Formats: sequence, C-alpha cells, structure tokens
Amino acid sequence: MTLRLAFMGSPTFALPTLEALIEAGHEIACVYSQPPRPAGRGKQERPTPVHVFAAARGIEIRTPKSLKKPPEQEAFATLNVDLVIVVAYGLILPKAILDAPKYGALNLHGSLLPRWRGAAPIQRALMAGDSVTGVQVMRMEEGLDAGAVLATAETPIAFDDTTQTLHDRLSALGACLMRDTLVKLERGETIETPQAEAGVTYAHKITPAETRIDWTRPAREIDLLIRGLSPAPGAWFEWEGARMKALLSRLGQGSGAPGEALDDNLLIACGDGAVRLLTIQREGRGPLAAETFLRGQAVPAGARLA
RNA sequence: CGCGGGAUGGAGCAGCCCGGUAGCUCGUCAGGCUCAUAACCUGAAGGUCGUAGGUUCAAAUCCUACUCCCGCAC
Repeated sequence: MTLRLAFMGSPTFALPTLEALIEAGHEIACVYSQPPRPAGRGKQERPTPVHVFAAARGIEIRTPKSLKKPPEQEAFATLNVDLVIVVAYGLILPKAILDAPKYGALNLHGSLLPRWRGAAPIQRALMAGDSVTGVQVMRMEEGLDAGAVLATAETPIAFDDTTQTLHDRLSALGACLMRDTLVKLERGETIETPQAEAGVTYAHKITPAETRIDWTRPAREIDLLIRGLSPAPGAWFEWEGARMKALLSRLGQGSGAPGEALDDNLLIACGDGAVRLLTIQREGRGPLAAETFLRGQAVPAGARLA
C-alpha cells in the first residue's frame, strides 16, 4: 500500500524524510517549500534545499508565501492527497489545509514534546544541556506543536555533540520514524497520545544578540552555547580587532579573569571554570582545528579575548 | 549592483601601504642523538605568489578585469 502525499519542508533537515518517503514508494503529488528569497552574499535569490531536491526529481513544487488565502487552499484541495507530511516547513497551516486530506497532517518535530515546541528545538535542547533528545511524529492541530504524538525516537546528547551532529542524527532518525509510522497508519496500528500538560517549553529562534560569547558566564554555559550554535550561526568573540567564531569546544579546568588565555593552547577562563576551544574560524577565513589555527596566529597565555 | 575580508611550496600564516634575490610555524624526506618517542639536533626537497592583461629597467607588492572562498547583513 502506498499513499498519495503532499510534502511540506524547507531546510536540509527535511530532505532525508522526503527521500525516505519516495523510496518507500509513496506518491509525492506535490512539494511545498518556502519561496526563494534574496539571501547570502550579493542578495541572490536562493531556492530552499527541499525545493532544489524536488526540482531535480521533477516533482511539482509550490512556494506560496502563505496558505491563509482561499485560492491556495483550493489549489491544495484539488491535489486530493491522502495525507500531508510537514517537516520544518516554516509556514502556519490553516485548519482548512489540516482537515482536507483523509489522514490529516503529520509533522516531524526535533524534540521530545512538550519540551521545545517551536522553531529551534535542536539548538535549544543542546544549549540547555539536555542529556536526551529525539524526534517525534505528531498530528498537526491548530496551536504550535501541540498535537498528539504518534511515534518517538530518542538519542542521547554527547559532550562532543554540536547542533550539526545532532541535526544530522535526528534528521536520519526522523526519516525512518516517519516512514515506519506511515506503514502503521495505513494498518490502523498507530496510537495517538496527547502531550503532557506539564513540562511545556518553547524553543525560540536564535537571535544575533545571544550569539556573542560573554566570558563572564560559567564555562558549562559557554561550552553549550558554542556547540549549540555550531556550525551556524556560530558563537563568537573578538580577538585583536577581528571577529572569531568558536565552532567546537570542551570543558576544561582552570580559572582566571574571564576571557583570559590560561595556556598557549586556547584554554580560556570563564566566569566559572574554563573552556578549551577546539575549532576556530576567523572572519574572512575558513574554520580551522585549534592546532592548525595556532600555527598562523598565536594566542599566548595571558592574552585576553573579548 | 547590500557592506567587508581573503587566495603566497602539502597545511596554517607573514611579506603588499614605502616595487629590487621568497620568509615563519608545521608537515614531508635524509642523517644524527636516544632504551625509546609525536621529543631534541643537523641537512634537503618542494612555490607559474588565484587567472588574464597593464604600468615599470624591475611586480607577491602599483592599476584594470575575471574566477573561487569566507565574515556581516538578510
């Protein structure tokens, strides 16, 4: 048995799921993605990764700015799909869209709900120091990520995880989870469990203001910030007038004035404790392992990072 | 035409403003020292200085165009 689907997604996080659904033999009637917008250097209009992927496979693509208008909803209805799958799409789906398909709408979300509802669940879970996170398939309802959960896959967060590694892991896990959930759905074997009322938190979007490292904060917090914002947008500080991103770090031992280098190998004092910077990227340059970075630019003990 | 930085042996950088024999930290190779080593010592190889033009007696360096990479902004 296969289903006739509409797939809605935008960033790379959604790609494995789309690919898995295609491989599982489902019919992708149409792919919805965020419209191309001026982005990147030179303000070039860039289609989303999902858009590019779908285009390469000749799948019909729609990139409305909103789904709130009746014409868009009518266009959706004429697709006559069994189910709509949403993975990091970025647009609010009105009730008319959610109710149109026979099986409604399912969403893949990157956290263990009701914790981290919202836009940046992966980053927030990491930055908060959660020891476990995961992906869930949930039924979409009106209300932000508040629907009943059909399936869950968990993964521990390791001391050396970054948003990059977690993202890739969760993305792959989610693709399998969604594929398997659809099999059960067709057999009527799925159980929809309402989210707990307690423990709701919201994963707010990352703002530029919080990406700058405040060396007076505890080392634990700074380490989580660095890994949680890696690779994008990256936690940063200033050194010799240049902006530097820290892309990977590890908790270290030592103490000193906040921002002070405690050795010649990028062990930096924080408000409480210290972190060792393992990957650095200077503005205008590419990311470098600490060892390589130090070959061209010494950061001697006693240096003060801002 | 959004703002800005960068391209120099295999890696990371300096040199460019003030044109005049290609330098640093590593890596590689050879030899030495050592019980031994990613340690230390000595030596060697390895570069059309992003591409194409221009100025000049002479260009990594000054001028023009182009390609690729990156930071910000979005």
